[in-house]
Amino acid sequence: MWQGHNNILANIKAELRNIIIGAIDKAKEDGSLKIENLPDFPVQKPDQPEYGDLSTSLALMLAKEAKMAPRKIAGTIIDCIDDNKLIQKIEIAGPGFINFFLTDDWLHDLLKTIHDKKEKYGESDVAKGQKAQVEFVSANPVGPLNVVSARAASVGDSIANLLKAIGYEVERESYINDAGGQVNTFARSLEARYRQIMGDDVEFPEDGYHGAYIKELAQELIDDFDCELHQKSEEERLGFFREEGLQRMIQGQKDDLSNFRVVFDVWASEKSVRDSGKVNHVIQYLKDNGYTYSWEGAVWFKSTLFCDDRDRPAIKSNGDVTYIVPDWAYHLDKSQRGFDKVIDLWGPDHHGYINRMQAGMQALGLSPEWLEILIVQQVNLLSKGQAVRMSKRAGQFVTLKQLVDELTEKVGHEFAVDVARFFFQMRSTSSHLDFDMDLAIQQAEANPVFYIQYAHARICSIFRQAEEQGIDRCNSNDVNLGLMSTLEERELMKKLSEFPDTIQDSALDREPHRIARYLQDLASTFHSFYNKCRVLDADNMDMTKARMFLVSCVQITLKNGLSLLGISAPTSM
RNA sequence: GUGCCUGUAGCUCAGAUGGAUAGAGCGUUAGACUCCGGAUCUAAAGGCCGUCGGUUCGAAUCCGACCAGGCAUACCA
Repeated sequence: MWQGHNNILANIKAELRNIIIGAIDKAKEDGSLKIENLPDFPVQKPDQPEYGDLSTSLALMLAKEAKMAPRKIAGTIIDCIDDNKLIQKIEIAGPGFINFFLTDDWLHDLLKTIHDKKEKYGESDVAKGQKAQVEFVSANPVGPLNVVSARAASVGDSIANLLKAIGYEVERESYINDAGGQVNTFARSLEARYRQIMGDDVEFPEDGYHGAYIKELAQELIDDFDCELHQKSEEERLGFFREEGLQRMIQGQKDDLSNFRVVFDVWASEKSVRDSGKVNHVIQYLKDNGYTYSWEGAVWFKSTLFCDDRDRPAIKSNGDVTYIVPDWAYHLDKSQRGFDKVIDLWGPDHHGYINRMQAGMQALGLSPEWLEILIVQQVNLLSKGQAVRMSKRAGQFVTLKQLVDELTEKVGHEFAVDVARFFFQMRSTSSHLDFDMDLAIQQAEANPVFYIQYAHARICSIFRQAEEQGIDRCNSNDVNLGLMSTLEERELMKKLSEFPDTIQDSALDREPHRIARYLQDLASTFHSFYNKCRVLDADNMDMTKARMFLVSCVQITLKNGLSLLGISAPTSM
């Protein structure tokens, strides 16, 4: 089974399921229930505490086959359940739900487990021994990273964290599109700005990159390489701008990302893929296997043989390969590096390329499941309520750096990154996102991340107070957890128990926003508890110790969850 | 035209495998602790879950057809 031994909730569900199956068998034997086979039935947390700790709709599912009323089936099942230490009380409710009220032992086991596991609480070994790679923020290096990349960076980094938490060995990689026509356009744009700064009356190329950053970069290069630039021919200079300019843009992207707490293990380069001969190898392989044909001066790949709705050009009529070919070569290289699973995060504008990518992978002999391509949905740029078409060419965009800088002015650098990352990770990756810089800054202080962080800081504060009063933290042997029986205390413990499942679901579905959601829930449950139950009470040291134990488990879980999202857990705010 | 994403409270969004009275934040209204941090808590108001069919004991969830918004759409990357 995939439940780790530290997933108490999963264990308790499995145990309850076995008890129910045992009861069904017994009912079948004595003839009180007539069914052939047992369907896969849910054992889940009901949405109201008064419906118990766990619940099943099994009786409803069996009604048809057993030809009995669901409530009657429920009664039959309950009659066949032997006394056991797990269950305190069972009720039949509504149309035939069986609601289980459990004794609190499992909640106490849970707290001890959290306390033991500390920063490992929530992790599992579902994917133990497997290697995964996450490729994200694969942007053109001809401009600074924008807010679209900021979203991708947040999401990709967290997906990598989540995969690691379920046992994968994970590598983060970014692919630089430092080859192809755009790179020449970039160089020509720099050259034009260079000459303009030098006083030449040259026109800026219409298809060039109009953003102000090109002008700044040209000036920077003039400052650093003035004399050398003069001596070069125009052709030499273009080559220089291409090399040096790209290097600086790429370095800028790396700096922006590391400021955003996103660090890649590998930066792969399209140019080196092209230079390596792997591209020719791929073309040759496709030709040799009869996957290509010539038509109208171009070489076409028969992607319709696989999963595409039309064939795709692989070599243009001018002799250059289309951009997909180095991408195939690049992914073939990934497979040779021994990854069991490769996940690519793409923007929605590349959606149409998924099929031809996968078709190529299949032609190259890779299984369709090996490469998983996720679309991180679009970010619509808004300015003063009006949609702005983002365009690198036109210089119309908001950069990652701008976002972090402006948030830093408002809330400081540490919180700026927290606010931005949470902002992007609150929503599912499939939802379209309207981004308004002014609004984002204005609402920075209202960001829900502070609600979560406040819960953590509050707990830290309790422990500071305790220390001042000379109350020690204690281990599980000296504490009577059974003292905690109020609704708020039990709800808080139950919420803590959901963390491992949340990580697993979130990781397997590649949806980090569920962690964000969970943390808001947990913080909310904690704040309610805090307002109802006083932790430090000099007149009741046993209760104080029990609640301190609980609260430290909340602290651990909050911190682990925030860390998955790349967000800090401040001890004070 | 075709493919994909989206449509849930005034706004921004959650609702895995179908389950009980569809949730949260913001906003609105009314309240709370002379005591652990008020960046908190409690409560109220607010809904044809885009529309119409289908499957099911049961549908926001699955299927089909529509409607609306967005993105992509054969040799840019």
